[in-house]
Amino acid sequence: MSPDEWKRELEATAPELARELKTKKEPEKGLPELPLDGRSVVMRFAPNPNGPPTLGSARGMVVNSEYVKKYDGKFIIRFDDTDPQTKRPLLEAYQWYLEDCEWLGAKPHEVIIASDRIPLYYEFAEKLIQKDGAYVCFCEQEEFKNLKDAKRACPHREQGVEKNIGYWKKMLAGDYGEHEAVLRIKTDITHKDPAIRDWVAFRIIRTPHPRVGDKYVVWPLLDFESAIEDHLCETTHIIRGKDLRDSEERQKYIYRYMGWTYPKTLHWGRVKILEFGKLSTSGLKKAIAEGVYTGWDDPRVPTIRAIRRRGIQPEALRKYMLDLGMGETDISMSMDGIYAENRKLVEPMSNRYFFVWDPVELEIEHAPSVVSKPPLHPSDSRGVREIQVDGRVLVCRDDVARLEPGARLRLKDLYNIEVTCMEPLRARFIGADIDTVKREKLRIIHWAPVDGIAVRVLSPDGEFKGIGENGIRNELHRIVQFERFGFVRIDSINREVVAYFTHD
RNA sequence: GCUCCGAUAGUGUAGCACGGCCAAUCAUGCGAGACUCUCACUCUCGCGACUGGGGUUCAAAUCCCCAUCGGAGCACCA
Repeated sequence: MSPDEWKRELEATAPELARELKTKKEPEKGLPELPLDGRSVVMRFAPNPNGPPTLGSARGMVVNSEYVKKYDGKFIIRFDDTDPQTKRPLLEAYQWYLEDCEWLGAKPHEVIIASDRIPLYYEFAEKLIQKDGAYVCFCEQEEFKNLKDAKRACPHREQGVEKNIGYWKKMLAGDYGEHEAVLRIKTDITHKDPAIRDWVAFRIIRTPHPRVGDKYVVWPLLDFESAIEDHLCETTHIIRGKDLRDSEERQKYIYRYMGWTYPKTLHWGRVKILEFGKLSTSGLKKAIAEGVYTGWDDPRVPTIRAIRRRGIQPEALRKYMLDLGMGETDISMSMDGIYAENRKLVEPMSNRYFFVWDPVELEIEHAPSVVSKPPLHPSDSRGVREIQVDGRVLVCRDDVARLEPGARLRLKDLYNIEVTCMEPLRARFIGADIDTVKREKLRIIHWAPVDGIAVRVLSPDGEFKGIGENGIRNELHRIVQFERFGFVRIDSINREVVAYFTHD
């Protein structure tokens, strides 16, 4: 039977089903629904504050907080700062995370700092030992790995609850050095996935913690701390990178010992940003220390602080992050998408100005003394700029390169000229009417007054130096468009204007 | 080596749980044009994808198997 015949057959026997065939399934908008179990939604974003939030962090902030908004739940930011050594927290970063969250419209309802709650973790560790769900292990790393790979238990695994309690107390008392003892969670030493077998919950670190100093020498690892916190906070849904997929399986052993219910989990893939390549937090830290970048908000760096300084609007970033969805595939995203969103937001609000980079002076013979009055915005009538011109202006070297003697062109919003000499650059005035421009299809270039203000634009691709019109002085901290150049955010105005490039 | 996962246009995404509405959605990108005293914005038109091979079925992007490619974990990092 052909599909057509099949349809006719269905039409005859069950017309209501045939109708259903014709109605289009409407596509779901926005984030996919979360599986709910009647409890009110609690989600958390759990960064390690060992550097400022990056574009990658933005995804965690936006998506978690968006879900919480959607279900009217609770959003927690939790600082997983339990490693004073390898991933040492940066004291300022705690505040940076909070600032960037707020800026992104992802203000948390609660802030939890793991390093404040170490004694709490100790309590649960002891409970687990009592339940024979954890043991103190004295094996060397190599030694344990070999046993684990062979699915064999180490000698400490069955030493008994009493001994474990004793050893644990000694650990806490500081009786052991680093690497001498760890607390392991008893899972299944023959588990088919080697990543699950008797993992470490606590280790000894003598390096002082930036926040709490040398108060503790026994520090939990992520899986332990996270497992306990997610239960205490009544987290209902966890979104984590797929690199942490095994965490769920590991942590579930604790949940089983304690009789708790594990939150629902979702995973997403890695995000690579084309324009920034592979810049790790530690790599950036090093480059900044070496002076390659000026700081964590250098326009060449993929931190939220940096793109914020460049004038990216939080709504643009939010929308883009939401559009990325919840896929488990690795993503290589391009800043183009963010720029496109941003351009729509910024275009209507940005005043226009002339900025001439790499300027060349142009003298115009027989030019009248005039005041040019270009509009502040091309379509939205909000007034004009006023620029006095007396026969001399600055133009871009790029534009000059395309000229030759005899070339006729329009100086935008000023008048028409004909080039008479290239070096030095001279032209003669040939009128001011715009009709000539349209009729002859003259090239239109922008210009700047010779007494304009010095402008330096910092962009991901380097620096542009030139002269801009003086009206730019009124735009501190605002986003403007430099015509035929792009959008910039005016960062500071002193002897010169410093602008951060947003996008073109 | 052992364990997982994923694959739709250049990029991102919808569709896949329940096979026909899909010669496959939307956005961005790219190309052509209109508008414009900016290379911005807006508008019109166009380009461009179901990784491959088998199987099940009247019917497969959707279900099954194999292959390929990509990613992750097996840390006293997060």
